[in-house]
Amino acid sequence: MFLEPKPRSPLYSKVMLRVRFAPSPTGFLHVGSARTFIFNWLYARHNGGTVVLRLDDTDVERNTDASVNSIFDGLRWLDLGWDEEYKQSERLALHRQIADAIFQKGLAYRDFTPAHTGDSEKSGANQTWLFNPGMRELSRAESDRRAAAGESFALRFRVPRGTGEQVRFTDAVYGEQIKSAADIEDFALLRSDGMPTYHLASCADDIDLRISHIIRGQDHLSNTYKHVLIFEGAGAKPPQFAHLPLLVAPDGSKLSKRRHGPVVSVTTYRDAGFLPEAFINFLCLLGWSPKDDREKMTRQELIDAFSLEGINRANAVINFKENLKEPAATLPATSPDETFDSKAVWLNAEHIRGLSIDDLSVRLLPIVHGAGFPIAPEKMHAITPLIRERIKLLRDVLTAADFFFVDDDQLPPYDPAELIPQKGDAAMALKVLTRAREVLAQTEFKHDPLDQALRAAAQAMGVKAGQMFQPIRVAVCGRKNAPPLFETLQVLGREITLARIDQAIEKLEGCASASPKSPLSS
RNA sequence: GGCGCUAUCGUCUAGGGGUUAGGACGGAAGAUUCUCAAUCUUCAAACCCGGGUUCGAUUCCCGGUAGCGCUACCA
Repeated sequence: MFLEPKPRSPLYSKVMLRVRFAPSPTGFLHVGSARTFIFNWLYARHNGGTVVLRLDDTDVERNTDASVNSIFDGLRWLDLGWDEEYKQSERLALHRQIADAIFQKGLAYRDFTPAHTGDSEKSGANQTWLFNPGMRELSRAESDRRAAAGESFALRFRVPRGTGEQVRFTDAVYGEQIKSAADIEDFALLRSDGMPTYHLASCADDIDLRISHIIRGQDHLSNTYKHVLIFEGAGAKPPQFAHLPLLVAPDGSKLSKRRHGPVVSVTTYRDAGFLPEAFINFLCLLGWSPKDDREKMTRQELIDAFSLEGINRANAVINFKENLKEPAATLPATSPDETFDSKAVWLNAEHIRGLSIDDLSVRLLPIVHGAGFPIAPEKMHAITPLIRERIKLLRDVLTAADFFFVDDDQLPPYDPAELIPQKGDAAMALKVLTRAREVLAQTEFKHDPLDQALRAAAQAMGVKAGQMFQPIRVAVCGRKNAPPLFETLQVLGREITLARIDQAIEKLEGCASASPKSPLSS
């Protein structure tokens, strides 16, 4: 409809398109990683490919189970699924095998220089570092002798040093990329404890898993030259690369749990009441565009529209407010809409409005139950249409429909002055409520009869309809801003309505005796 | 420091040698309504700077600036 269907040649379907999402379990699943996963997933689904999930857990020092759980929690919530799953730590033999193959070809060498502590970035990073002196030139015999003697070493890639030597690849997003080999250092393949580095493990697995397209964050763009070297060194054809612009904080800095707090964690969005489809929709619009003016898109529309050509090259700001830094645990309690990017919230509201009553009420129920209100599904179903256009996040149900959940006498306290209608006074409020009580005692609790009876009563008393409705609204809802009155009364039922009007009348009488002056008595 | 990537309203973006530079969120004002919300209308708001190419650059090229990334036996 919006885009021409993608032509599929018979040949095309034979191409094994395989993408991978390879998070390292060293922190929580953050929004940037989620977006990378989503883009990979969309690309695969658009083209009929396979999605591989691979835990890049070679950094034993920093891996945590909590992180693994966070990643799976977040991915499961997204509800997109994946086709194959691997753990990098279980594939060490493969990594070493490929490292050895590269070494045997003479494309890597042992570096016996003791590991230097990475902390001293000052001294080292200011100079152009290419390789540790002496190690590159070590003869194979000498190298073997020292290794056999038990000397520990790192294995380094022997980056070509011929003049004019270049490494190149074509990025699907950033285009032709060329770098002089003279600017690439002899990076490590194996650490001195024999463990593979990220570069080696990642490429070895990509080769073995036959990954055809690597779609990942732009922070890897410069690393890609090394990866091309590894692929070629291992005798494999490098896959197609596509680097994604980074998601950054409002101040332009990279997203960090420490600096920006829970707003960067995917589960925060889940807990705040985002719909996964809305969250996905939002993330897709950061750094990618369907090139038409669509904003709200369903999962299927995203699949149909997605292409690497639509990806932007500049970093995208995720415009959250940096107001909630410390307490991750208390966030849902405070959870102001204003914490999140306004477009994310708006999109969520759009998606909520697009849900059927059945669907929305089923999603709302656990939240209401979780807050300690044992509401029956049928009742939730009746309440849902009254709040569907009034909530932006699912959790808003707790504030938007609170008066439906509590018992008749458990309404949160409100100021009796709220009961006084526009251009009226306490006496009018009292009069109106008293009359309303009589009318409501004998009117059928359905929208139309309630509407007619209350309007008629207002007219008979010579007050405006609004002056009659407002006191009733405050009496039953406990506040001025609430869903439409008649629908609300219908769901609440006669018993609770009358009880709450009685309570309101009591409040008013209490006030009247306290302040005897009532200027308007008519 | 070295190498690289990027630059359109506050934010996400469309566009592209000649346009009133389009849309969306957010903001402001108004309409509607029993309040709120939703909806509708209107308004404010942008091509980083300097050169060049050109009849004409926001668009192409170069430089500057700024931001970001990489520069680890982290990923």
